[in-house]
Amino acid sequence: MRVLVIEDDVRLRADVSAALEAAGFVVDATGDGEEGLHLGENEVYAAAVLDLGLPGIDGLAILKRWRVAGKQMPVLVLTARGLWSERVEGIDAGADDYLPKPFRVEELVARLRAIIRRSVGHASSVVSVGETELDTRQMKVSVRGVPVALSPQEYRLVAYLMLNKGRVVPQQELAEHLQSVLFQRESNAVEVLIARVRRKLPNALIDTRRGFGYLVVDRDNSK
Amino acid sequence: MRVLVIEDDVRLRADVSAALEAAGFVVDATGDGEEGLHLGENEVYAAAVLDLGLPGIDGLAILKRWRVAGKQMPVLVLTARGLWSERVEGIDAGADDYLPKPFRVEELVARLRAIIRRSVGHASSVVSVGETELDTRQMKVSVRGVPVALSPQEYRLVAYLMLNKGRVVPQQELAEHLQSVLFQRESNAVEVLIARVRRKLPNALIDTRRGFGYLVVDRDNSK
DNA sequence: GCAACGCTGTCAGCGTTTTGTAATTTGTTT
DNA sequence: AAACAAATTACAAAACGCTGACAGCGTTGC
Repeated sequence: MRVLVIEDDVRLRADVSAALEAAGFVVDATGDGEEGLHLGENEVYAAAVLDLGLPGIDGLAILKRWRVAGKQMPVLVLTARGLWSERVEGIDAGADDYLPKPFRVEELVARLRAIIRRSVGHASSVVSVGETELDTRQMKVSVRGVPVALSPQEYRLVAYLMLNKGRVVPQQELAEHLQSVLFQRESNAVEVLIARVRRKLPNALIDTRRGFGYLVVDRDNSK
Repeated sequence: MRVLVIEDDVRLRADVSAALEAAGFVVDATGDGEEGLHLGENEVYAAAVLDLGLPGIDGLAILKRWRVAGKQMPVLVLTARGLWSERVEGIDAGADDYLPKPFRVEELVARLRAIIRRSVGHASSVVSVGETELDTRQMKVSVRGVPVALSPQEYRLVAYLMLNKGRVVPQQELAEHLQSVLFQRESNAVEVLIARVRRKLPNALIDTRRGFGYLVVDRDNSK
């Protein structure tokens, strides 16, 4: 996990870097605001520690420019004084947390961990098979980037199969997961559903294993 | 936006609740740790405010049990003055931020907003989707820079959806984050609200996922 | 105090979409 | 060829979401 530290005080920078490295982070540290700005814009970090009291350049300006540049990484801001207004300003500028000086490095580490933990967990939830893509967050299925309109049942079917790609799913199991009142009696509802889905999606997507169930082939190539 | 407040001091609890309600939140407040624990485990909140100095039960224990139960909502911990160790402990236990007493309620509100934003993946207080812009700090929604007059309920709806952009929000969840009375029974209040909002904002903003809920599409363009 | 107004939830009607069933066809296995 | 599984088609009932009208309620202004 790589983190960026921008802090002009040599001593403090060394302490912080040491603590972070001890905590298992890979640290890039600089005392120069310009350099820090540049690094944050062009490199990829899991998080950044930013001192507001930099000589020459305003720390908040750095933060804002990162955000404008589309950088999303969480930023922990270090404030010199306990100025309430400054803190709120920082948070509104896009800081994820701030820490008033003086502080204990253990606390900095704990806080940094906290904001990193927050920033992940928003991993994109997409599963793709061939040209078909499933986004569970948006509950959307698209082929070659073109969204496909699916009914609720159809979506559930596709989602379940794709999330279980590479495995043969028995009809019975499918029916059960479509949480309808249909899964008890003898019915061809699932078959009908499969047909409807195939009409809307690439036929090759869903494979029939006669006598066993259905299968979405997992020939996922990288990406 | 529904939040949970656990604080045994009656006066403080009242103040905090009032401030949060003034800020547009729907507040569940309790002074009883057990009840708070239970609420946090079983209800859905956008965030929680948790006092560590509770009589009877340890606040950190509550937090840990929430995390064990898989609850992800951001938690703002209130600590007695100057107990650093306590703070670090709290953060390691899964707190997202802490606020030392005494504090100004304005700061509590600002911090709570910050951790909520962070928890849904946005750093700044402004969220924009297409031509529509939401400023949670000013509680203002504007289209192409032109402010749109929304009723409180309408604002809450838009805010919640936009803060959760890119994710399908079930009607049920939506109702729970709006206001008390309506989320109990079978009602089409949410649908009515949606219609009213659509009349005031670009129709394309809110997408209906029939059978599942509503969605604000996250086709994030720069910014 | 009274009238006007805005907010919010309920309700009923409407049009559309969805969905299971049944009937029929296609395809595969033995 | 018979037997069976699966695919397809057509259909009608049910589910769902949208809308306009309306009533209760609290607030504001005169």
